[in-house]
Amino acid sequence: MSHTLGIRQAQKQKTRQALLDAALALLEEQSLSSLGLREVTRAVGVAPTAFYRHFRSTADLGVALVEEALGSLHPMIRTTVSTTGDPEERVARAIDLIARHVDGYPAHVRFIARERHGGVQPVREAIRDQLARFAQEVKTELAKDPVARGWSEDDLLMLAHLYVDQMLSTASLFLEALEGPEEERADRTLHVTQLATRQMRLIGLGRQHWLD
Amino acid sequence: MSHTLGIRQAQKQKTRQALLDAALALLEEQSLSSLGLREVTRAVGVAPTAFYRHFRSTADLGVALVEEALGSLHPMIRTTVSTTGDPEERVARAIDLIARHVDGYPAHVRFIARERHGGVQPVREAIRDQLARFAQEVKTELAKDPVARGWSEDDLLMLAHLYVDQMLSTASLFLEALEGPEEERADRTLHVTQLATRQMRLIGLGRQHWLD
DNA sequence: TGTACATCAGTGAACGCGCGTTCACTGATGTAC
DNA sequence: TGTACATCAGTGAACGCGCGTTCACTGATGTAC
Repeated sequence: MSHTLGIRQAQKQKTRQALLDAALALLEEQSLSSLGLREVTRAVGVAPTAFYRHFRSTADLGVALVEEALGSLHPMIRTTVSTTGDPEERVARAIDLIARHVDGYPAHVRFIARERHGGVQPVREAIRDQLARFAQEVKTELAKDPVARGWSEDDLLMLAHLYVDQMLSTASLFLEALEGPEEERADRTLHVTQLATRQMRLIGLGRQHWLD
Repeated sequence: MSHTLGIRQAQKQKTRQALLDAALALLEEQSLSSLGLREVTRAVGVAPTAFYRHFRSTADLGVALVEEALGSLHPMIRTTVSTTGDPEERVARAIDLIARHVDGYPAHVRFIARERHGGVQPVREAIRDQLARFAQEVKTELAKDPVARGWSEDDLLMLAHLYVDQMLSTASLFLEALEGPEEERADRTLHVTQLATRQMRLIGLGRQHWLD
């Protein structure tokens, strides 16, 4: 089924991935709008001109990073907002998933948080589109829950957006908790977990009483 | 009481303000981490070296912009989360205030949204500190409400942070609604108002049932 | 009020440097027969 | 399997340009007497 790529294609993919990886690493300490093409190629060890074989500009590379950071996350959404288990358990599961994801892909999370409102329009749009897809998927999951009986489509989407924003905000807090001295890292992470848990719980309460 | 500044001081202040204004305008289409000192001075019409008479770097200017954008907003907080009126009226008042603020100071709002997670550490910290102050002030207002009886300090602060994040998120949506073609601008603004109103209402419901 | 000196916001030349982009190229890989 | 030609990812030199920062300066404003 999966036919092997030619040597040439495989090597090209490898260089492309190296450029993406290097860019992501460089973006930990700056914004995309100040990322230089030569910085990236220097980090990879190729000539500046090689960049153009893969991307038209750093903005173009940014859009590819958005796909890399968020594209593979859609399947995870179902698990996060899944219907199984009691409410308290579901909140805990969602926040644990977020914490693990931030731990596993901190640079991707930082990139999304940073560029969501960043200075590069095509990248902002790509992120907005992906988040809108997430909201739609969350909405679909929410609609399955018995609690959603009697809810309008608009209200479901409204709540879905609230959840998506809350997840991103929580991810960003976990990221901050990872930075700084290692000693109190566990404390900071626990603190974020507790804060996020209670916020999710409160939103859940609002949800339960929406139609009162 | 307010003694008049000398001519020299007054002129210096004027140039400083011109630099801040020019920077803010330039930041509509890029991030602070890519803003050049020469860009700013060129826009103002002074020599590049004049910049150093006012700021040590563009990061330093960014911190000053945070103060300008958020420093004067603290008194407004009380009105936004004020206790007077029924819940529905309070939600409407808060959202109207946000909409008016975004309309009056779009560039400031964009700057804060963009640099909150941006690539310049001192600016991120300045914004984080200001938002933490907002949260404390909101908490103080929330504590005055009868609904807050029996709430722990932690829970009050948790809700305060949720409100602050929600306000910022709403401001950012209003900003997006202002961009693009004028024709459907009113539609987009109305849509944001409705979305934000229902999200605030849902959070308010969660708040009412927190101690159930 | 007038004078002599101090202060300091803004100037302008100069510097070395890294940037994005162009271009013709090379040589390994792919393809047709 | 071998040969002849096409493709194309990556090269390296070259370009003009704007950058941040330094320095000694100027001249209006401020101050002391």
